[in-house]
Amino acid sequence: MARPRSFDEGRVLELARDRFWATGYAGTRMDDIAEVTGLGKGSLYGAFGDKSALFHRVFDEWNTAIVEQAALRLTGGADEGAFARLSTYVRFVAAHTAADTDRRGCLLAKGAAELAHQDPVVAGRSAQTMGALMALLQMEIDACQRHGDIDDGADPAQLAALLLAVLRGMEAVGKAGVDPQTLTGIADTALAVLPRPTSRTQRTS
Amino acid sequence: MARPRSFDEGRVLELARDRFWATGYAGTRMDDIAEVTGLGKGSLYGAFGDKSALFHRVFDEWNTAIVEQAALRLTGGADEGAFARLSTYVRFVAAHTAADTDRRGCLLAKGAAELAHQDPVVAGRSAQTMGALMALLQMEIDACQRHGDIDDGADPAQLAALLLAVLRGMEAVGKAGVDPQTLTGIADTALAVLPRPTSRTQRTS
DNA sequence: TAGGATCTGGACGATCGGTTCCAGAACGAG
DNA sequence: CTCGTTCTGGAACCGATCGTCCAGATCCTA
Repeated sequence: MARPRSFDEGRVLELARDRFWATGYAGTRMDDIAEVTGLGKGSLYGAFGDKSALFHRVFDEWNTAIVEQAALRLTGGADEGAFARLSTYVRFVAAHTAADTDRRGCLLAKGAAELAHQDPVVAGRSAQTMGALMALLQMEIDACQRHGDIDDGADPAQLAALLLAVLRGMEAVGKAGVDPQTLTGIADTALAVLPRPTSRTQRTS
Repeated sequence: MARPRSFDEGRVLELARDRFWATGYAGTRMDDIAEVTGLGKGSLYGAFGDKSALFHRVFDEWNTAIVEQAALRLTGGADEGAFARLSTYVRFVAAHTAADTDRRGCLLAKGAAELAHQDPVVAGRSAQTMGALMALLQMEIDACQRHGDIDDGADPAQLAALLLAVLRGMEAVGKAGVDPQTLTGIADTALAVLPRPTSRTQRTS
């Protein structure tokens, strides 16, 4: 029973995200966001609160999206497809990173790098995301082991942690200017060095 | 023939580095640096130029130190010790990252994350550092292969890129809040999955 | 259609932060 | 000792930036 919002909140968050993504938290002005979204400051502050709250909102959505993306690509299939799903996911992240030609990198890494030291909310959220990603990777590695695509003797948690480090590492070296070909090579090499079962212990499932 | 500097330039750079390291480029004020170093603004600007120049100087020294550190620990020994040197180095980086309890992370990653997208100097310098690190790792892997500690069939460049990604990835997940134990586990796992030569092809050197 | 409630957009105030500037201090050369 | 030069510390300048405020606009309800 009053005047309704004239803008789409989700769309505004996307535009704000792109801005934070490109220039970081401290490097982005609220005026920039107002300009980019076409909103006045009144609407902006009325809808989202201050700069910090807006960033937290954007950062939270980004984290959710990353985990959802991983969950969508990794879980829910039969054990037979586990290794293929894992490979596809790792290569997908590599390709995605390699395609980031202007080196904005990932807002998760960028936000954590800039703020984790000072902002407990950002620190906690990024830790939560890392945990979720590691759990997803571990589930998939478990499935690979059940199907005999990865050596039973290996610790799934350790391999998951290693893969997560590789994924985030590709992001880091990509931002630092390593060429795209090397990035996809890293993904392939990581998959290639995963311990395969020796033939005598391999399960036929 | 005039009044000499009353401060040690190297020491001032260290203090400035610590400040940039803790709060990033945009998040650090020149007033902070003046306070931390005890210098007046006049001395600061007179000696180092503006904020950007000061950061570039600090960033450059950091990059040099990282590569020197790696070179010191990796090169210059006999092939027999290559694998041990490599292991020690990887574990050293892990331990170093794990010990960073307040999650400042690495200034290389932090600077690149914040500025590589906008500052060509930072982008170029970090790319150069990545290249140098990769070359060092590759040399060491070559040595391992010559001595029969790593499978001849593997591409040294690919393995070096993978290891670099793991090293930088540990840095990233460490900053995001992964616990120290996991970090050292990642290092050990990475070393464990490196392809060892099969017994029939192993060289006795 | 009238009225109240919310939204809008931009002007405004207050503060912050990078840089300049300068008066005095400190020092080497002659 | 004197002079010229460079260094020092901090006051001051000025543009940038966060967040507020408000007059007018818009819409829902009755």
